[in-house]
Amino acid sequence: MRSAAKSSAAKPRRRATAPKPYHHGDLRRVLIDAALQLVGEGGAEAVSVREAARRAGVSPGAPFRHFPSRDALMQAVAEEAQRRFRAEIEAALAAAPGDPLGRFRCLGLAYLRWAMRNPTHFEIISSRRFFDHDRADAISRDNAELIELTERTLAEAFAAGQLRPADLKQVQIAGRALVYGFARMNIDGHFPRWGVAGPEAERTAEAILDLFIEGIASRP
Amino acid sequence: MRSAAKSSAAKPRRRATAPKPYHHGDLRRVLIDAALQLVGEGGAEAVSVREAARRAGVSPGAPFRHFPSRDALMQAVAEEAQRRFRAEIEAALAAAPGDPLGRFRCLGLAYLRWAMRNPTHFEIISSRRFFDHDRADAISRDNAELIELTERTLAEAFAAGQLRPADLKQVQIAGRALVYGFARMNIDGHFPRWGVAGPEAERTAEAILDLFIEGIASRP
DNA sequence: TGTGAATGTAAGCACCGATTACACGGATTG
DNA sequence: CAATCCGTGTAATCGGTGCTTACATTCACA
Repeated sequence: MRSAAKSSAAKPRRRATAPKPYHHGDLRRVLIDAALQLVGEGGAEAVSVREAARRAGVSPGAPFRHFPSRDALMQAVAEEAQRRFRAEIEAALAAAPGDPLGRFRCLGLAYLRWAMRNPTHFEIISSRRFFDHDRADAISRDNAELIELTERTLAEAFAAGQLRPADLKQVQIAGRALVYGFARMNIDGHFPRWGVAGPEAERTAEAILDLFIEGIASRP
Repeated sequence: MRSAAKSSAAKPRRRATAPKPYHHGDLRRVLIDAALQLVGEGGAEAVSVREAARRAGVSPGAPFRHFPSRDALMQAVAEEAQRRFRAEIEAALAAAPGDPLGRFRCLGLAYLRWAMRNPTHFEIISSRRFFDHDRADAISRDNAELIELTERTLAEAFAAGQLRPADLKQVQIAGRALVYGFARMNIDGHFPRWGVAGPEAERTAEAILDLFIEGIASRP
């Protein structure tokens, strides 16, 4: 089951002379990457500290020098995923100027697309189940900035007369629930007809986003 | 191959006393209830076969006479939860006649309320992660009937001229995504201001549902 | 250059899911 | 009534997991 593939030999190494440096170059980074890969392969449940250590070519106890617990590792993984998520959305939004409502649409589309193309990564940044509830952390911070971005865009759209009168806070929550729900349903297997990703899924995602936008837009 | 019945039997243990019945009355039922309780206490991850057996007052191996694996137990638990979910929604809908769009609103409200008041139960019926993907099972069947109910109600509303022209299939998916997303965000801790349940949460749920309905309703 | 701190190793604990061999006892049947 | 069979529970055990502790090695800085 476990294909050892003993001759990995592809490990990034700084030191050419030493065949096997006792100290790993950047074990923390490598562990996060291995865990990210595990998440991508089998979901969050598939991540085990031992397996991450195995892939990093290191003993089972080594990761605990960098992460006090499995949850801490998962949290670091989620922070990395959230960072990528936010970066991609902001990039999409920056590359798509235009009227505020159109920008809102781009925002939603980028959200949906990333979630559908990175389902397991979306899953771990979605659920707070994996983390200590005490720490709001970088995840909530990143998330808060995304929410703020959404609210700003909506406010601009309203100021431009593109929205019908409504409580913008509620519009923001409803929009968030819509895209979150669609992404999550997709991941959770509620649309058996298509896979988690694929043209039909993305077309439907676009359609329901447009339906929502038509619902909140001011009409002639 | 079965039973050598080798020696002269000679029962190693006499039946000195029978303080409690060897055979549990209905272990399967009791195990499902114990697991449901565990889900209610600490989420789906908190369910272990051993703990369920412990609470049923039975040895760690006993549950495997009724469920071939932990997943099978979880599936039975999810089926029970889904049964209750569907029953409550249908009851709420039956008790609330009126115009089709109003019935649609009742449907959504019952969905949201149940999800917010039984968050961990909603969680296990939401994610297909716990089950064999092969089996569509009673869960999908119940879910399909709920979807059908939604579609029927929407079609009635459209026939009554209460909806603006739109693809009803997309409206149904969007509506489902909205309530699913709100319920899931609530459970997943995206609304730190209020708890998973509570008056403010239910008020907000009602508000975004109304926002959505206004968006799809025909306007004068 | 020597030394302490950082980092990885090895061994082991408790818990878990799952399997297997066996013990019990109620229901069936002659 | 009595023998038996099989559904059901027990006990022991296996491999895997998170996590801790004691120890070994190497790096970085005085």
